[in-house]
Amino acid sequence: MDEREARRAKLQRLREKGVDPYPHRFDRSHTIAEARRLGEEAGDDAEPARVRLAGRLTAIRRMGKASFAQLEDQDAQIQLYLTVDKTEDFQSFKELVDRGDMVGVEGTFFVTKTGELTVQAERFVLLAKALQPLPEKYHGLRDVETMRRQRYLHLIADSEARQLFKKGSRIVLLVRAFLDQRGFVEVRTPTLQPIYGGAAARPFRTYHNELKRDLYLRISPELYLKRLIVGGLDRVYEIASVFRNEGIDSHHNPEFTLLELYQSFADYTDMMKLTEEMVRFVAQEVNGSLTLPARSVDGHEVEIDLGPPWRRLTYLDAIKEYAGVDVSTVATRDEALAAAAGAGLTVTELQELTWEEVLGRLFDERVERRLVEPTFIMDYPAALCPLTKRHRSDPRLAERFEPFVAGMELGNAFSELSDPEYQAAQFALQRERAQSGDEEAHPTDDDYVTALEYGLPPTGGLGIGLDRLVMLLTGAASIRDVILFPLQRASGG
RNA sequence: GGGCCGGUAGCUCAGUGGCAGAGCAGCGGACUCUUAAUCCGUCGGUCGGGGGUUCGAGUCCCCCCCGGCUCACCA
Repeated sequence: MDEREARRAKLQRLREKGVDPYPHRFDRSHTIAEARRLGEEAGDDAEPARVRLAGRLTAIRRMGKASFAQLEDQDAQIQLYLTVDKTEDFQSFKELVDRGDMVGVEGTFFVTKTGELTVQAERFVLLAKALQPLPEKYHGLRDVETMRRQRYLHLIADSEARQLFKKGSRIVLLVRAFLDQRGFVEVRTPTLQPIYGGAAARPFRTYHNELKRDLYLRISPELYLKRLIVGGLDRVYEIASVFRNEGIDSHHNPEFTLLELYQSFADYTDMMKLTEEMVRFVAQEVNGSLTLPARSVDGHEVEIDLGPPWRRLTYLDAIKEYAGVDVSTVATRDEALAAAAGAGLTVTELQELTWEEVLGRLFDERVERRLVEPTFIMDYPAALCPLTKRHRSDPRLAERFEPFVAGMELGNAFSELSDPEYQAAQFALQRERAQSGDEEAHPTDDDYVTALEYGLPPTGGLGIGLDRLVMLLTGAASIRDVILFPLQRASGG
């Protein structure tokens, strides 16, 4: 008999007996973790404590007139003992309850002769009859595709997965606590935007029927948050779901969670300090440690120290150090191409790129993955940074930095461009790039320029990819391991 | 998009041209201290989909779908 049919038949028999297999509530007295503490403290001598527990049955070991079972809730599990002479309606348990069912039990503690804390169940109640069989009890669920498509099944079958996602939640909570301590105000800005902006990315497009207009899912909350700084909110942040219409790989999901914060009267050096301190605080609280195991580019196990200060390295010095190309002397596209060839890149593929793009390729190919120790790469070519102030001592550069840890880009920050006329000129340049086919050029936002005309104070801005921060602090190898429901293709077959 | 690897029972996996298998789960039976319970018996298949080669295809060939890794693209 097919297992699903067997479970449906049991469900039918339960209903015929007048049992509600999907009741409305259950009063539990303790979580299983609390109950374990209670039972362990009580010892043998005390009056046995009575508990009412609820969870899922993850294993049942049936004997003729007695059964052991494992009851598991979010954080812990405990053994149950049911017997024909002490458990009410033992026969129903024996015949109609399956592994995977949600149940509530009431009983008292005892310790088995092998020393395991166990609840002698006097009563049990079905809380939800499971009609689907569970993954194999010993090997669990191994199929990565099923884990992601049916995350509920992954969470049922793997308590470590539950703990990992709880840890991700706690990391976000700690980020909020850190920013709250420093006077940042959490705000919500539009997800549906008439003009998208704040990053170089292609958007998802949608349509509002009543307004008869196109809207975009945001690629960033940046321009709205800076409007709030103009409005006099000194320190604001948003933990935003953002959407970028681009490829999927181990570090990119089309929908991800971006922390953006803006601090009045600050610049990018303040943002570096804030980044260091925020990561230090969160790591210490969530891991109890500032060190992380990681793998260097040549495959060695290394230990990363997240403690401040992080290394500070300019973009050009990074290329000099890791790619062996002194680009401070490279002023033209041809010289950049020659430098790239010298570093071993294939020049034919680079023919159509600008010199900034050639540098970018050099950086991506030769530098990024080697940035294992926490490092701020700072002072990017100005042409890549249309929302950033020029560098105070070198107009070819912009005051922008990106933090890298374990070869992974964690975010993006800058001294925010506040000159409205210069910003308008930057938008004009972006329009030219869009007309020449750059699908990631920033669209012009005239109202944003108007906001700047009212006066944006000196402002430091920081964006942190929270999914990547969670990856870093949990050791996850793929962003799809820290996003509960990552985007998947329609299942084939 | 390219390369490599994978998709076989509910789950975990064997099966490299000749009868589609094992363990777990399920079902029936025995069993009141088990914990990957044990013992006896038993059911269970669109071998990812389609086409081809062959007397014969899970296995070989072609196309397609899904996933993983990787390279490219992309912040």
